[in-house]
Amino acid sequence: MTGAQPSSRRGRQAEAARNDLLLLDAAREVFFCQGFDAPVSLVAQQAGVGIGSLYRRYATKEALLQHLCLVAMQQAIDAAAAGLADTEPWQGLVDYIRRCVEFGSGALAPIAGTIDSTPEMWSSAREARDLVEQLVDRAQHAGELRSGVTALDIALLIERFSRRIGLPSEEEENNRLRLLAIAVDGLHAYNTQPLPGRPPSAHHYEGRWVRKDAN
Amino acid sequence: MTGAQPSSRRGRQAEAARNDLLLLDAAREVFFCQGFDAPVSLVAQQAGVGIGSLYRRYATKEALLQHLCLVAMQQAIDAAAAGLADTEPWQGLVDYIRRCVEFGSGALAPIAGTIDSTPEMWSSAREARDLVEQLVDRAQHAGELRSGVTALDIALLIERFSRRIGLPSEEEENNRLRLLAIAVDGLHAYNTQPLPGRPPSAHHYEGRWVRKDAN
DNA sequence: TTTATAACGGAGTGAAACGCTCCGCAAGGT
DNA sequence: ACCTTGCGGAGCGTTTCACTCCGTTATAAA
Repeated sequence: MTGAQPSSRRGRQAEAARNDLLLLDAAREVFFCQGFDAPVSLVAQQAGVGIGSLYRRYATKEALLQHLCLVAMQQAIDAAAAGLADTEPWQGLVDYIRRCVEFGSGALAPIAGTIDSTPEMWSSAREARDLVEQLVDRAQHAGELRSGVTALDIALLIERFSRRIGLPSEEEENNRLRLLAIAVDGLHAYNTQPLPGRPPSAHHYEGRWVRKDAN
Repeated sequence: MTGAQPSSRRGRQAEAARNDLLLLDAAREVFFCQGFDAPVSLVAQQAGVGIGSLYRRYATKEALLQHLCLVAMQQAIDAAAAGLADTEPWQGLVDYIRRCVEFGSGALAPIAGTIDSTPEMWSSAREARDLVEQLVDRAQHAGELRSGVTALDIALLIERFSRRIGLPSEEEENNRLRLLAIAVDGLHAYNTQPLPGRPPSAHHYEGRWVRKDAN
């Protein structure tokens, strides 16, 4: 082998690196739209890659899903950090929400309970949660976030709007963001009536991620 | 056979009638929570009924799903009629939305395209659409519904909030209705900023229901 | 040019899931 | 006692799917 060329490799190795990204994109699209029980072969097909190549990178379907979760959590962390970097508390929160919904960070909630959570997943989740709590507290103290809204409310909202309903299309995306805008307006502090029901329970929320095997 | 006893039959026939309801309830719960590709055997189990009995009533899984759609549409029609019966335009609309979300009338949107639509389904859909349009127009003219919101916006909102995310539980229901309340507040006319994007296209919305066979 | 290596694609395999049928049985009704 | 009717669920045939295995191909070293 020639000397290491860290970020731009050539030949077969370059193809491998490209395939890695193609695979991840394809997995996101397939699993987000079709549900986690879509066949692995569809992911390979969508990526324009043989199944063999997929399985060389991810030993099992579960490993692929775990990696997908991890990446989505990283994206959520980045979005939250970007939101905090904004000096406008409300704008920062709204941008965080919109970004998460756009790349579907909450779309893998239905996977919860069907795969093992790796330690990296738990620590990423904690990191994301802390950042979002800061985001929410800041908007709350600025008097711009409706009183009573918690970080978990935001998380659940993102989950609901991450769900793709049909095949991905420009129309579908338009409708999703339109409804999201409506819901976000309902989050602003100028809505003075108190929220109904109890705030979501953290215990219940996290509990979904412990594996439930059918047996 | 003895003389007809239309609504209260006895013996074996009574059991049959009871099973019919059990089956329908079970089908709703199973398919709404697990997706339409849940096994039929689960529905029978949930209903506490043998598979044989299920298949005596519904010749195929598709027939069961069609019937499920029809019943859900009827419920939506009833809810819309009830909303129109309310003399308060805004309250009537909100109650319609809440009722639909509560029984999950929009939860079978993902079935669209996987089963044939019967003529009864089309006519029920039209009837429901007309009623909802009245509901929306009335609230719009009363100056209580946010300007730009269409009947299709409402339909898509209901779809989004009909989706069950985990197993059905009191906590899950609490969270769903809490978020719905937020979104509904975003629909009120005191939100003066214009809605982003285009209004949803009726053509795209209905097009989802024509069968797409994979072959 | 030849040889070694590394990544490729996809046919094939074994197992499991699922839609649906069929039949033995029990509970009315007469 | 004797039909009739609806019941439950074991089992059948098919399909689907995760994963393996191997022949092929592109690159790098000799």
